[in-house]
Amino acid sequence: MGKDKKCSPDMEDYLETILVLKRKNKVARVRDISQSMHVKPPSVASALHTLSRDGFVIHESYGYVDLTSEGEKLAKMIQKRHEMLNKFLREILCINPKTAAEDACRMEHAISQETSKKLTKFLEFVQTCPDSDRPDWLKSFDHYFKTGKRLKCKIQEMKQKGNL
Amino acid sequence: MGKDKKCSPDMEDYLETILVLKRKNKVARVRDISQSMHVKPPSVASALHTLSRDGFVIHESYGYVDLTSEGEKLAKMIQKRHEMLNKFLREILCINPKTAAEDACRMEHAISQETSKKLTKFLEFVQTCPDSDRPDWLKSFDHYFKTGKRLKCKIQEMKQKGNL
DNA sequence: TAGATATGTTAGATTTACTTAACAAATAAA
DNA sequence: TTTATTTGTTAAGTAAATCTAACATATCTA
Repeated sequence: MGKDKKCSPDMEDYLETILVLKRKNKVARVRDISQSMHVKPPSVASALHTLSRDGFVIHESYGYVDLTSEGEKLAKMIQKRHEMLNKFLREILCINPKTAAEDACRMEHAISQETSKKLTKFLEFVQTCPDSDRPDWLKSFDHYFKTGKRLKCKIQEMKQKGNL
Repeated sequence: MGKDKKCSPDMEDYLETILVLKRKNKVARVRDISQSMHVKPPSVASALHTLSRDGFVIHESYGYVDLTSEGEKLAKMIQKRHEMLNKFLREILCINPKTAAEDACRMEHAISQETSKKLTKFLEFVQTCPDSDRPDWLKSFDHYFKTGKRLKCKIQEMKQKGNL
């Protein structure tokens, strides 16, 4: 029972950023964190103090920033949620990419594990749909959203005709 | 162009609570707000000061709390989102009610207007589904979530058999 | 109507996250 | 290898949102 440590949404954002920077640049530095998060370097310093105190990052003065295993675990979870929500918003709901990115960024701190898992599976369910890129029922929703009107689906038609 | 005023998530929660209390009790009082939000009365006083200053509530010392039209507009929007998200989580994703309520409470401050509208329509689309309480594709997802396996849907079967 | 109880307010402190300004260390360039 | 530039830190202050303690007002009840 690895009593998963927690931190504030703000600190979660720092962890996620550090993870992303490490992936992109091999290392994470204060200045890069500062720039990607649009905060000033002292804010980063302060956050790193907190995160270090709470066992999420390792940071020696003037050195690179690294994640502890706890920190990495949390960061990866947040990052996965971020990706998943982004996909859900763009690919299922067809939200415009900019808005989807912004929403995902906030939603990632708002949802429970249970909801996260369900949405992940839902996305997987849609994406592994065999009959086409976008399943018929989603196309049907697209039409409903645009026109407010329901298309009768094939099955219903056939039920009416007595073929099923 | 009524340049919709905004406020922080915390203040949004106060507005929503005031709206709900007014509906339930006809009036909203500091003590009731305090109790439903699980904060102490001085926190409410402080919040009311801010909300009053920013034109969202009207509050005379020792009197009832009321919403301005701006405040009511915002409160109603938040409340609708809350309800919608709650329904979405419970009825589409089958999240357990307690978790759904908690998630909705946080998500209502995280989503854009665009996402809110899309989700609302999506819910409406599912709920006005004519063929059953829960459309076939959602039942199919339920099965996928439980077993990890896809059921072939009727249409596919027929396509294979050459009936469509 | 006077005292007791419930409700509301103010003052002051704490926490979190941010800022600017001043300084320190590290790196790059002359 | 000195100087200049970039990067990082510390100090001090601001703004939300919360709390406790002390006080004020309102309402209920004897």
